[in-house]
Amino acid sequence: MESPDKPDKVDIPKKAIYRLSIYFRCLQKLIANGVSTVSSTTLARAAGVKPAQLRKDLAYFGQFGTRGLGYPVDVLATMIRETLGREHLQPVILVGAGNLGSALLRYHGFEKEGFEVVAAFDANPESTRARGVTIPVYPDSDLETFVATHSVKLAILCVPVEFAQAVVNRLVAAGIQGVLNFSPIMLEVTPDVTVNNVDLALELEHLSYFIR
Amino acid sequence: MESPDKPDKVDIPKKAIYRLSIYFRCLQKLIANGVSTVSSTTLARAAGVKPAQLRKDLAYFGQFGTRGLGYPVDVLATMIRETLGREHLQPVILVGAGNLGSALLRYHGFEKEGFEVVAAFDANPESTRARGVTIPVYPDSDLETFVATHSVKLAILCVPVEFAQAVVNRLVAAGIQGVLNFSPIMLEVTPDVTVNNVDLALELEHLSYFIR
DNA sequence: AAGTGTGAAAAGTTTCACAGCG
DNA sequence: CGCTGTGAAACTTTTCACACTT
Repeated sequence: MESPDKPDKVDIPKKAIYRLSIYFRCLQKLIANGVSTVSSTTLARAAGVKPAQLRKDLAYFGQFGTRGLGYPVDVLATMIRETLGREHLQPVILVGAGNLGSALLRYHGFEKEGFEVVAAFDANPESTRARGVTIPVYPDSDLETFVATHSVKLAILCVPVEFAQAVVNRLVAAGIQGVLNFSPIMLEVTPDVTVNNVDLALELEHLSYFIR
Repeated sequence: MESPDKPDKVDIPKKAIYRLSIYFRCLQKLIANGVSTVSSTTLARAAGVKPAQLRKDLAYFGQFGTRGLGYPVDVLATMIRETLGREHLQPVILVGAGNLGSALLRYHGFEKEGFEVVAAFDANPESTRARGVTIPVYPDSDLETFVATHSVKLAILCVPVEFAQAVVNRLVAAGIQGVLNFSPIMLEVTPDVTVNNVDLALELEHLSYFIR
């Protein structure tokens, strides 16, 4: 179960990585407000976590704070940006421009956070062209060539569940390293590829348990 | 940190509840295929978990299996449906029909899984009416009355981040008990309300860390 | 023989509490 | 004195391994 090839950034809890993104957002807000120093207590409250957890999370990556004072906002923001690999604009492709896929294409929430959805692919590209989608939609046979020539590493997968595994296999073969999967299925990929599942119906169902 | 008012279904890991939904999907597929019995090994593989975990998860709710044989598919499906409170169609409202909100309204993925999006609310209902949305969109001032008269308990929240906390306060006051929140903010709610965050940009950012 | 149910061990994560620095 | 950095404790969740049932 080891990955001897990957010089693993080990020992860092996966959940801490998620929280890093949250901290980053809070820091951007602080920067916008001209705040230059922040204590773990303040930043933790903004992020919705406990101060000790914030300090521990940051400590995984080095020492950034000044005792008695707090953290310099800019240093922390830079550290997180570098850690998350967000120094440069990341190109992303979207595969499957059906209901949800084309919905996400019209929604430009990814762009706002520094990701560029550079192209979409669909078995039937014409069907979406009409409906107000401005990002180019190509036939899905062009996928491999595009990924290779544009060295895209991230893909958003919105194809119907029955095609999801087949499509992800093609994506992985083409060189995609991270997949944001909206299909309700556990995709099987090689260990060097990361899959993140977003299952909207499942989230609702989960809520359903907690209401009485 | 206790909630003495809530006769808590305690001791059951939250993550186990998520997995219950996954198991349920797999069971539905088995039912469709006419399979009547399934072993923990088989079902676990379909769900992408380890057999021992599946057995432990099911054991939180009772004993359903027959040793040497496996689990009866129908009994298990019924148990999960009841546990998740999915015996009846759940009405859901969507608040904030902007880019993402109207995208989700056109996407009918929730309906397929047994949730009915009965209405949407927006500060500017007309703007969405045009764009192929069939679910009725009302002015957001009608929210309280609608929730009360239709006894809706679940809401999907897609308003811009700066309004999210204010809107969720209104929702909670109106009687909403579960919120699927798409705004990148940690909402503060009373402990009897459950909030589930879906943060699409954060998921992409998280992937970004794992690609080299 | 096949496969569940489960206590106990292991692994992973969060919280505490306090020493130590500025 | 205030606030970070961190080892150790507490807690949660997963995995193991095997007794037990059909």
